[in-house]
Amino acid sequence: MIGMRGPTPPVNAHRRKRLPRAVRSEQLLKLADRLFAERGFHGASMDELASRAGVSKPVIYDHFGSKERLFALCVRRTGEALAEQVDAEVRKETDPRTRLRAGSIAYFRFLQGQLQAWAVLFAEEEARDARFAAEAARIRHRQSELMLELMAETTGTTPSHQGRERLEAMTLAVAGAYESLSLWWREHPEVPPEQLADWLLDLLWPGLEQLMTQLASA
Amino acid sequence: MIGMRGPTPPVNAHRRKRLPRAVRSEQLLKLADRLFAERGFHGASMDELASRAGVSKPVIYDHFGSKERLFALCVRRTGEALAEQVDAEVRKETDPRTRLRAGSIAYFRFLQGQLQAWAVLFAEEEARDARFAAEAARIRHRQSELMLELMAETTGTTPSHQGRERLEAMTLAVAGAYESLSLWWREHPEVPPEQLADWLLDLLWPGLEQLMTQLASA
Amino acid sequence: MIGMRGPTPPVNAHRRKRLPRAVRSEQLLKLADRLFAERGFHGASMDELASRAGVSKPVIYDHFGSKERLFALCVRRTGEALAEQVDAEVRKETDPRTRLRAGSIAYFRFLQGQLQAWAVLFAEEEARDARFAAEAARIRHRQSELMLELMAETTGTTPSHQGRERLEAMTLAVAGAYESLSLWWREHPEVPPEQLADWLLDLLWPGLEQLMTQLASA
Amino acid sequence: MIGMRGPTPPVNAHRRKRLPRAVRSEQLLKLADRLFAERGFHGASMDELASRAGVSKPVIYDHFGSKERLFALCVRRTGEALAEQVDAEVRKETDPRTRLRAGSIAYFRFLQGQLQAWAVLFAEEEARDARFAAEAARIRHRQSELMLELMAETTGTTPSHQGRERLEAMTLAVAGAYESLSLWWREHPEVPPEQLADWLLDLLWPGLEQLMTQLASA
DNA sequence: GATGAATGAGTTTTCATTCAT
DNA sequence: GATGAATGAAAACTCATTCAT
Repeated sequence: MIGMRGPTPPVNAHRRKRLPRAVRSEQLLKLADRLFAERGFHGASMDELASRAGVSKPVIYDHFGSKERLFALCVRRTGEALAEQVDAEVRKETDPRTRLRAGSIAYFRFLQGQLQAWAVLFAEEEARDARFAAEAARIRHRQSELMLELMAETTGTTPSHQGRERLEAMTLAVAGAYESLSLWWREHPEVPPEQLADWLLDLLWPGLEQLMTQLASA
Repeated sequence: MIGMRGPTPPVNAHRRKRLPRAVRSEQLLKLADRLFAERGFHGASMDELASRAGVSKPVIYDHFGSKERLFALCVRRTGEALAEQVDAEVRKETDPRTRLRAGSIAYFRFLQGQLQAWAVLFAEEEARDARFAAEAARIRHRQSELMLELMAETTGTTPSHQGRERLEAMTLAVAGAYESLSLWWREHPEVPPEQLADWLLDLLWPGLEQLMTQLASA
Repeated sequence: MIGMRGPTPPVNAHRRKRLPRAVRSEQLLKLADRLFAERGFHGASMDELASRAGVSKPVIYDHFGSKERLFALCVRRTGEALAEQVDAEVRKETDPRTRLRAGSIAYFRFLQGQLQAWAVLFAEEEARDARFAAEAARIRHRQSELMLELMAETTGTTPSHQGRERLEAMTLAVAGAYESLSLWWREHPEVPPEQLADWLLDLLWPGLEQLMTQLASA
Repeated sequence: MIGMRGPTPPVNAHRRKRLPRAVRSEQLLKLADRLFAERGFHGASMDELASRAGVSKPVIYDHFGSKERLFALCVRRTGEALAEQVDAEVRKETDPRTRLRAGSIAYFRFLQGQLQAWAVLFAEEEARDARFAAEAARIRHRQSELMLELMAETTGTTPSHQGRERLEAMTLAVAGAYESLSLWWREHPEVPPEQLADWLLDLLWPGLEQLMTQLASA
């Protein structure tokens, strides 16, 4: 008789809302996005998420299994949304420089619209936890690959093995420049996305163009 | 067999030296640097630091007051060492491009020599905790300022207010490119610092040079 | 990919049969037997049982009321099946020693055929939870009573009160020997039931026979 | 600043007792013995142990690492104490039957003196958790080995391989008889240890003696 | 000047059980 | 007659931090 966990009849039965699973999932993901953005992975607690969502913790665990998986999901979702948006805009153009510009604008517009998620991605929070590393790297690499692809399309060549290594390094460096500029942007929100894009293009395009030429002829 | 952390008979009890305060501080800071680098801020525990140092925790608290302050100290120290080294090398040159190259090489050499500390600075770990943000930003800004200074010296002009804003943004973007490339480097340690420096110069110099010209004439 | 227990579209939704209550009960009991045997009382979860049975948890609660009652039912059923089988074989014989031998063989054969249930009965798992004690004792006592009965039949006498106490203790001891040997058997499954029976008879019969004589004459 | 764990100055500073590590360990072990005996492994909570001991949980974790290890320690300690006591008494005698009797009495006396611990060993509680299996088996096997040893000494022979297998099985069966009788004893505490020992000897000795003869001559 | 012993407050996670549909 | 959604309670374990010696 000892140690039985008792029935514990629900107390606030009056305000319990029953949402369809998918809807609840979506709601939780959005709230989690925001919470992680605010507090970082370690600072965020499942308790707080539950209370913000107005549900009990088991609901969350039923949906996502663990804090870590929830976090990974948030990050991946955001990363993918970003990539899609950038990709879509890029595909609309043909001229290399114009494409990069379009992509850049899309990038900053996305951040603008998703302030919270943005933080999750690569803000100053502990977003770069070991567990997050994989996802963060995914995103950066995705951007990097997108650029590589564009370059290949543009130059119509595939770089040599050696050139490939350099190219990878450079595109990652470029991705880093974008991230870092994003952080600066947070404190200068009055600057429009187009401005940021143009600045970066002026900074990076000369070098990139030359790089493409070099590698194409190599 | 019974105790978890053992009856704690300090292993080197026989040779436990009563170190002068400054020496002990230095020893602790070095160990902390390493520990944070290995485990990240959250992963590192004061218990482990104490045991690695062979002292009891109160000693650490006596020296640094709190984990957070200890962490901040570590980060700041490393950042300053980096800046100093870069600065020193830069000052040896006069030609702008050569200066940037010298600074870049110094930067990567520093990282190479301080693998651990490097991680503390901006690696994939949770180094970017909210609490760390300030320090991380400090470092980036310091780099950025160094660049601004160089540019000013080089062009012999002070940019307009507007130009100043853009310049700041750009130098931060550049700093981001360096950081990001550093992460890539971790997986390609065979690439020599000079190579990295040259790659980055090829990528960034054209844009930077143009930028300087523009702003100088503005 | 999102949900932990999936959107729970019952896999065999197409063929979910509305089973008559008794059939469903039986099905659930069998699955529960197996589950408890595999995981022990604490390790088994109602969730898993429900999912193995392809029904929702309320169905189970409707049938059995609580985990505890379900467990008790499982144990009792197995215990009764065992007793019946042993009893049946014993009744086929007349000579005391032969009867014991027949019962013993039946006992081990039952275990052999019900590996899972056996574990539920008195294996090394947590089967002996406080809540289980009653049932476990029931089984042991049932065996013990069976033996007492046999002895009475055999000697044709009813022992004195004092003798009765001793007899009870002894038959329980014997039951313990059987259980313990069963555990050993798990690691030596190649030994046939008859062998086990003979070994035990050689060990116990001399003492038992003498005991019967003593008590009969007392 | 968010998420700091704050100092939390001790509240009941007035009644905090500081015990030397070894003393605290011993105290905790004793309380744990009792608690596990009362509630079983699953039923016992570290919280309750802590509150019974008048310390906070971290103290316990500092000493034993985990609930499981604490449990294992309790069980092993008790098992070893039992074995020692039995062994000591046995060694005082030379005649085989007398030795067994002496050991049996020691066995029941130990149980009598350690009611709590006894339950931990093999009572009806969930003592036979998978995690406990190893320890329980250890104890039973230790008893079994002790018997084997005695028999070898007595008969002056080493049984054949085949005989060895049978012997092992039989000694385990005997151990089971002891355990089971112990449980019965709980409800008949008025019966003296000597009585129990004599009953068991009458039951088992004839078979055991014969077994020894057989195996010795084999 | 340093230590061993201790603590309060949280954290993630799991489960039996039940309501609303 | 059955289900999906939800819950309250608690359990094990960790950590930065500090007092008493």
